[in-house]
Amino acid sequence: MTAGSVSTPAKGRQRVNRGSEAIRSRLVESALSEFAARGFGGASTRSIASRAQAHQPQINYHFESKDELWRACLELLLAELDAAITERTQNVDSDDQMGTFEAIIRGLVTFASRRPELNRIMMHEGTEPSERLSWLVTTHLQWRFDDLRIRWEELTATATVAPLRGELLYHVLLGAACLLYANAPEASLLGLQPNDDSAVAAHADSLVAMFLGTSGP
Amino acid sequence: MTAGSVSTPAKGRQRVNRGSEAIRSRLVESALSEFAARGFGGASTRSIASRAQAHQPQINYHFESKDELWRACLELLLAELDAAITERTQNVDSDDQMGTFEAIIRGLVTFASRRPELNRIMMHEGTEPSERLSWLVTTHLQWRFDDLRIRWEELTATATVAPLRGELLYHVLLGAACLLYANAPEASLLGLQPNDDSAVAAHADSLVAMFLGTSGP
DNA sequence: GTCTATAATTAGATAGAC
DNA sequence: GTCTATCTAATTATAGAC
Repeated sequence: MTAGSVSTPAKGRQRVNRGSEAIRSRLVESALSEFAARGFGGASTRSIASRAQAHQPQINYHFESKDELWRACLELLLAELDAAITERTQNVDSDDQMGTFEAIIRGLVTFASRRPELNRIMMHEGTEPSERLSWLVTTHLQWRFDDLRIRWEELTATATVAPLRGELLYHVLLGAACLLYANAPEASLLGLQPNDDSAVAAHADSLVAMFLGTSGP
Repeated sequence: MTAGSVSTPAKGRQRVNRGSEAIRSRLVESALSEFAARGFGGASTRSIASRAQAHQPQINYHFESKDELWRACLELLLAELDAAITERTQNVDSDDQMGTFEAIIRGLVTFASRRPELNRIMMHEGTEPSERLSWLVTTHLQWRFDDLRIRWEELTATATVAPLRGELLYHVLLGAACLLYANAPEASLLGLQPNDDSAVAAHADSLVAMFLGTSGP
């Protein structure tokens, strides 16, 4: 445990106290790892709590339910994804649509490699309708899908890129960029080292070439 | 245990009797659907049996365990995949490496679209090491991975195709070809109709163009 | 806020009548 | 082969002492 987290009561006015945030953060980090590995139904709150060095009822104290804990995981991961993308696009002239799209592709690959949990969870959840999936799509995914599609269609109209419909771009790109890392345990058994730095860079280069047609330098 | 081992002995010589095969087949079909939707840990044998109009203990009678039922599902699905690919490659001159690879891509997309369960199960299982995953990789996946990689590297040496390392081909192609269908429930919520015939054909055309560089006819 | 105990439900697997 | 009943273990959530 971190300093001062144990038994002092909350005295914050608008904020929960620091101890609360520390345990909440540990629980979220542990939970996203378990949800990513086993899916929502396969993950157990006991195992999540144990990995966070906490007791199982603390999950229901700090979060309303297993469902709410899952939502907290996704909001953290999506915020990290946005940060990773923005970090790359902000260095590109926003009028440069091609350069911006290239930055997005490179950001996606890099993020998928070092934080595979987001894509793992999305692949688990996408296989069956559920309240969780509806919440995820309407709250967080739909606008990202629309944004990427519009960027792609604008690019298609003004430059020579891969011949791919706007509706297909999202899943084709995400699948090509993320499956290797989402299924890294499988890739390892196949003899690969998917997170090797030079392999990640080569992967991103290939996708930039295949989607944006920049095969030569 | 194998067939006929439990109480009443099988009277078939080389084959189990017909009734057995009918219920086994219903259980496998039901199980692969549940494993695909919820993952191994999320699927329940009661629900699988109920969908097959059977009782839960019949799973342990006809299969050794939930694990063995899962293996039976994967052997069925992989046999169907092989049939779908062979159906397309057998009409191509086997010396035509480019044409053969194109047939493989089209076969993968078509199969992923009409039988998404195989890719769903593989995406679920690939996120965490397990005995199931090790069995799947060593028994069924490794040789497919090697075969595809060798075909790709031969193609790379003799023709102009996408600039993509052999180690990356498998996951990049499968991700680009299968994620849309594996995550069809998510795609539907995003407003897509991934299994629309013309969309599947356009998807396959795009992948052929992006990987094999056949953008013009 | 933490932690023990436990409630209420569900899991996979088995025993034994038929 | 089928089906009821049941065993053992694991699940999420809650109650209440501290």
